[in-house]
Amino acid sequence: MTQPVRTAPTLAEVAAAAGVSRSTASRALNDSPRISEETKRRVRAAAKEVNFVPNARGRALAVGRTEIIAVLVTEPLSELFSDPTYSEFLSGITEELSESSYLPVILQASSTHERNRAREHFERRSFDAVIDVSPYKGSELLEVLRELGVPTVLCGQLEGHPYRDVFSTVYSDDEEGGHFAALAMKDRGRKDIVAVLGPQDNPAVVDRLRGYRAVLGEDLPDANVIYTGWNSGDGYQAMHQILAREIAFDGVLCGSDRIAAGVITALNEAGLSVPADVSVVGFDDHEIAARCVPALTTVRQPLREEGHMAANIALDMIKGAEPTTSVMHMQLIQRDSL
Amino acid sequence: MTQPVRTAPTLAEVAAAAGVSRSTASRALNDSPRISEETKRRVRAAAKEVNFVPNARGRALAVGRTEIIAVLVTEPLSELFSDPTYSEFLSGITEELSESSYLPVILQASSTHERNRAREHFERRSFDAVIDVSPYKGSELLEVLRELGVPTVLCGQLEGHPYRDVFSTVYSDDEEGGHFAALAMKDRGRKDIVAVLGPQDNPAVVDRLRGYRAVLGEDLPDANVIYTGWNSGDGYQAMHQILAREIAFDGVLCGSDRIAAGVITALNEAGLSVPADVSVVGFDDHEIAARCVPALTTVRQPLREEGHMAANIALDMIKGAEPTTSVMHMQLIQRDSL
DNA sequence: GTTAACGGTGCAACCGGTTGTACAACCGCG
DNA sequence: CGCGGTTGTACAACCGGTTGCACCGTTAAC
Repeated sequence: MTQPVRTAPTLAEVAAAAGVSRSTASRALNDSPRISEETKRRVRAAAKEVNFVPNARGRALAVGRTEIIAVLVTEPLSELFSDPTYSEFLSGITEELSESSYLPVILQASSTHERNRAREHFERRSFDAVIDVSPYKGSELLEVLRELGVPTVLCGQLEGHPYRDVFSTVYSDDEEGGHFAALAMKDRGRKDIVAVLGPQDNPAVVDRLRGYRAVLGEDLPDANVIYTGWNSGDGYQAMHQILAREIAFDGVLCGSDRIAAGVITALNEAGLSVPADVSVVGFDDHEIAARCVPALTTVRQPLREEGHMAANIALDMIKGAEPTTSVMHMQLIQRDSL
Repeated sequence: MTQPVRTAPTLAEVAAAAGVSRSTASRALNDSPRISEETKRRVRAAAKEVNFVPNARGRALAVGRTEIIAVLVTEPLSELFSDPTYSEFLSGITEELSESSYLPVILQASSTHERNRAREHFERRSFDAVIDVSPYKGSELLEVLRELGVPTVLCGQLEGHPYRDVFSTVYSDDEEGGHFAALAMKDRGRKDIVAVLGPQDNPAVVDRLRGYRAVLGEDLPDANVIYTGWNSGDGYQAMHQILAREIAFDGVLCGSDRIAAGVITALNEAGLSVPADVSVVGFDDHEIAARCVPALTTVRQPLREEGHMAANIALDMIKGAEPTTSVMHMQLIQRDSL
């Protein structure tokens, strides 16, 4: 025989054990000022006695909150987590929520089927708030969320979207990051710069390039800008292409630290020394940056903090706060590759 | 002004609009046989009219289910998802649950703090079932789940644990996998085998080795068994150690496809040809296996199917099914490295 | 023509909490 | 002694659904 399932004690049992009414028991456990210390003690003792834990379902219905926050992601799981950028951001969210009683739920929305499921859950009011990790313009889900009035936080700058006064936004200032990287090159006296960036249609890439350009102008000619993927293999390959062109350059701005790692490998193979012959600056400040040889100078994006911020804004909005926009600041991490 | 938040329509409104009672409306929408077709039509029309979607909180309380299943993981998120083994298994779970109305929630339990949070959620009955992705003996959380009587599925063989008649178990038959790999070597006429496995304390590793041994006996001497990590770098390094010993061998059994990839690289660098000089067999059948040169013969572990199975068992247990144990079968994938 | 059977519907209770409000007991004060 | 004010508690309604059971009007059987 399997062990008989003890049915969980309810508030009524606690109240009976303490010799008070349900309402008094509830107030005592929630530390209401209207209850005397003596009664609170009795009720708490009774609760401990029968091992009472308030049932999530009953509570959710009564207070009108599920205490669950959905984290909406567009990428398939595997991509999402193989990209350390996301995984750190998500950790930030989880970390912050674990300080509260809220539970984060990862909600995928890459296929139509998944989006429909997500929509259903929104309509059922399964979540108190939504954090959209990679919002894009024209997303039908955002439209649904707006109509339903679900507190929503967008992570990433969505230029000129129609939700500015309904949703909150959190993003890192990529243009500023570009500034920092480019200024570092300039200060070092580098004049012929190459940029190996991520995908051309990525908004962060566009903003970073704008930052580079604002500082470097013609020291970073159009022809020297290469768009590729985010991985070291992409950086390696891109660098080989550059080298094959036999143009003169003394600095490489990279779209990610992994790209930079590939770039450095390619440069070394070509007999060029970093930083003596060529300066390299990465982006993100992931683990890999410090482990590169030479250790990589890079731009740190406060991803974990961004996650904290997104979570906190969501919690505030649940409490009724107005939507806000907050910009996280980049920081140059000086190491040896410059 | 932000758009006023429409408060969601309730069942009462639908009932009023259709001119029936709440109970009739509820039954009509749940397609109860006790309601006439005509009434069902009217109620459905009314529901569509006011855009009614049953509220998750109310429903949860009434039916005694949250329709949420927790996926308990011990590893930190980043590790979890960088390991393709896990991410495919998780996809299997998600995929299967998305066919139902259940929502999977990833619940981390690596730190003490996280375990306490998890425990709290269990006690509040936030979840209808739990799928433990990497159960270990003596886990206090398993003890809590047993006491609470929460339907639980363990993924992985937990030898002689005390929960056999309370929890369900799903696992792949690693010993059988070892058999298959070893038999392939034997059939090919290989007699001096080396094994490069994962960590020595990993139960899967132990079982696979037992499978190898049962077939190969002294053709796989103790001295030829190397325990290492799961990555290609580990395989590469281990193979170098073997080569340095200058022992004779004509086959390498690998604990993962990534290990195998590293092994092949090392062999090639040493001037040995695969499969002409040395046969190599991997494990897992990940993407990388087919892309190896030569394409890797490997043992396929049905991870996605295992996820499906775990999810289905969880759903069955919620409906009251008895705990079961189910074993997934391995399969040899013949390619060119043997 | 009475009655049993049955299909269809509504009343009311219930799930397990929270909370507005009424009320009782007690205090000090005039 | 009667009054208003405070303090502590209980009653009952509520959150938004589901469900046991009673009841109604038919129809069919005797």
